[in-house]
Amino acid sequence: MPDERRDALEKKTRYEPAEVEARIFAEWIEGGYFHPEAEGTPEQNFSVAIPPPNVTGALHMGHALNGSMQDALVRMNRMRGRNALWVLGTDHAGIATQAVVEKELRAEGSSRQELGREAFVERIWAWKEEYGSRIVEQYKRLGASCDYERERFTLDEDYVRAVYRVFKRLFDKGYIYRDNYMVNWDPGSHSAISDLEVENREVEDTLYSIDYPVEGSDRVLTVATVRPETMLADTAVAVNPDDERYADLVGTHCVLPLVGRRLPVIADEHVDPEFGTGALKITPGHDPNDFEIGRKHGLEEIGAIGPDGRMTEEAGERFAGMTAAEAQAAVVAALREEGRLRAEEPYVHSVPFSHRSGERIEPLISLQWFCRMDELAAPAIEAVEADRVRITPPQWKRVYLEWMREIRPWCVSRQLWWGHRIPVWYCDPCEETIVAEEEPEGCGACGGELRQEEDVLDTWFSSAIWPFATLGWPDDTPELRAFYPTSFLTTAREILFLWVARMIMTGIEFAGDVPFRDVYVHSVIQARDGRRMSKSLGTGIDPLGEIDQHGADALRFGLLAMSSTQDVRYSDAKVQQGRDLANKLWNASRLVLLNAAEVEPAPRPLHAEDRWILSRLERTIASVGGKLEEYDFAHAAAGAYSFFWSELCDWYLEIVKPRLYEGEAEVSATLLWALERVLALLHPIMPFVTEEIWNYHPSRRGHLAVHSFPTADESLLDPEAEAEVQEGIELTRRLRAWRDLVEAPAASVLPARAEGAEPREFVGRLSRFSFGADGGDPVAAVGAVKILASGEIDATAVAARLAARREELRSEVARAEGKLANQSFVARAPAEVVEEEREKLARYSAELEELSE
RNA sequence: GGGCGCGUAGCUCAGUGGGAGAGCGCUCGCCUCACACGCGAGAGGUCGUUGGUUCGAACCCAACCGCGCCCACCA
Repeated sequence: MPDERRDALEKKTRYEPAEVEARIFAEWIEGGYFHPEAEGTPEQNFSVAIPPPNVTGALHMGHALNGSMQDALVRMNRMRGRNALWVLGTDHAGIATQAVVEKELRAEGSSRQELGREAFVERIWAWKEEYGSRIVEQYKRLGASCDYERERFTLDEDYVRAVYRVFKRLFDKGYIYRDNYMVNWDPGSHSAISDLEVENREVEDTLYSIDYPVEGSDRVLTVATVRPETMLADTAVAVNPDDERYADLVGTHCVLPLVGRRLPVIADEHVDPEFGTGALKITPGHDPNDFEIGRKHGLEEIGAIGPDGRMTEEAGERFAGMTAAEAQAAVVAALREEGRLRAEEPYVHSVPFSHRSGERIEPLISLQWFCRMDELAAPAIEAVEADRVRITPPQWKRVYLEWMREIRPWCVSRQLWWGHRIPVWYCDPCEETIVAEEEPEGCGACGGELRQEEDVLDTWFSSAIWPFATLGWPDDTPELRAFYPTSFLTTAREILFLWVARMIMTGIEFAGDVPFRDVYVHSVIQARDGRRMSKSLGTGIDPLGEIDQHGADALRFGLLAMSSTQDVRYSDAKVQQGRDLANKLWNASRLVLLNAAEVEPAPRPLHAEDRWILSRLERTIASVGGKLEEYDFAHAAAGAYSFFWSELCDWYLEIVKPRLYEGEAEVSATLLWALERVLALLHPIMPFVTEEIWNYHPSRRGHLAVHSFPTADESLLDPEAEAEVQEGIELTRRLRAWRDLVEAPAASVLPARAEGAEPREFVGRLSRFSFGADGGDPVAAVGAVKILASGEIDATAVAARLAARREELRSEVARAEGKLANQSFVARAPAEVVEEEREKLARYSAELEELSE
């Protein structure tokens, strides 16, 4: 090592991530390691399509966790010599992005309406050019080894072509159709949204009971509703067909209060006779249930509430123009005045809200584009049933299958301007509808001028084709041939249906195969107090802040270590553990690199402890690699940590220090070799610090990012050495505990004598006992070691210590005796378990006897 | 209303049939020539409750009590 580098290494006693991360990342990019050639087959290669973050997004903890997992696997596979591609890109995120730019416009006193569609869309593009790469830069901070040269965007020209191809094909197959149907209207985004974008929340409303007089009778039907304003659109009253109370009324009519409309009384099973009075007002225009009933019975559909959330002309002159809330108050007041209001009571129920805008959903009927899903779902169900797509953890397989089997048509049109404008053209004169991948010249039927559909597609329509559209589909590209199907996908469970299921469906339908072999549904990292991490709650923790403070490696390690199959609270302690580990790696490496002789790194064991550490290392390599392969990141991280810290640093380095300082060739070679393997093993989890240390390693020929990932060498496993050294470690521990308990001065070396075989050399050194002492009276025994009297130790403390140990032993002996006295245990437990118990009893009894002298 | 999951040391979490673990925090002792983001030694737990199965249960079964999530058109 050149002197100036040696000096730098010597001086730097603390690893400073901020000083190295940007430089290392630039080197990786410079090396082109993240940009594989499109060669080989998907089976030979390893590829991942990143869940595309919103262009408006900033890296949050979910991205950081997801990214850490993907990067760990991508890096491991790259190091294994596979062509590893991690496709990166962003999603145009229709509603979210449009909302951001509309907000800007509002601040300027303008609006998208004022700008007009074309200028507005241009404005969003300008916004995207300026801010859209933010999150990509943030992924770099994390160390994500994505292919930044193949970055994609869901509104790229080629991507749009893929989306249009898919739409056209689905239309030609008859899956896509246009219909007047009940949709979830989001007054916030002024658009329909799909069922999956609706979240139900418990809300306390008032349940109003209203009397509807029966025509030509003095009877009334009392109906209950939380939304009295919708009565203005009532077109029937329904009762259960088996409800004897009302059997005679079925077929007659009620008169709708305030409006005067005649409402037929109909019978339908959907009505629960137990609820309220058993009579249900039917509003096909504003309630999904009533809509179904209405279609079944051929009822009139009245729209009393418009898309703007205000009452329409249909609501009657008295209420038209009011907001729904105003209308509710007015209707209640009018009913009260007319004496129709029977009761008002508080009522808690679940109410749909828009996941996007947070506003209460207004169910209403409108003309939308839908996609029928059952035909697409069938092979996607089969693929998961047959494990051609494996879902981990396995309980999510069932959740997926159950949802898929109940799948309903998907409302794919959105009343937005930002997105894929639906590739449908209308000819007004001849009422022709043309679906095409490219804008037609004119109407084929009459030659008239065409008008393109105003609506855009649901953002998820384009994300559904992400894994193959990013690789160049519909063209037959080298990327598609080399990397599709992708290897795996990590995802949050909340988008299992919204996204994952749809990718499987479109992948099979259009790309001819499932989009990925494995889906790993990761846990959710909650805020420190157990609430959801959310921007609106202010509970989010910024991963970039954590990186600034502790380094990317620390955050990555921490996130992987805290992840598990169940949801967990964010743990600062785990991130600090990662930071401490990075620092420990740095310092242990300094010890080895600065003191090792100039030798070729290789396993060159001379003693049992060398064979011990080599064996432990190989076991760790096998276990950590295996855990990563099965997506058990938490145990991979913990396993690597404990091997490195406890076994390698706390024991082996301490044991071999004298040999290392002497410049012994064998231990130098062994240490350098072990260090190389440890660095490579940890690189997928902590890429920066390991790469930085690698700069100083004599084996270095290129970057660690493309160094080979270690494979366990079974010839180095040595159970005997493991057992022997383990025994020495135990003895050292007991001796240290003994001296602590008798409060022997820390620096003192105490005299002792070993009975029988001399303990391994390190035992005395690390516990500060000298076994060479002759003469002197034994004052205590620790295993086969007799501790001799000396001025350093206090006799009463020794006596107390002995008494305490005897107490421990008595309880152990009693436990073992009790167990062995149990006839059933001896008779029915497996022989080796019983034998083990006998051995323990013998061991403890012997020690107790020794101490009782 | 259905489904899934969780209740283990002060905190955050591992452990899923044979003597309770980790990290952090806490106590005591150490600036020991890699690291005080460190080293050594400790204290701390009737494994939510109650029954059951078993020679043996934190672990399997049942019920109950708490908590969380997903799905669902009872007004």
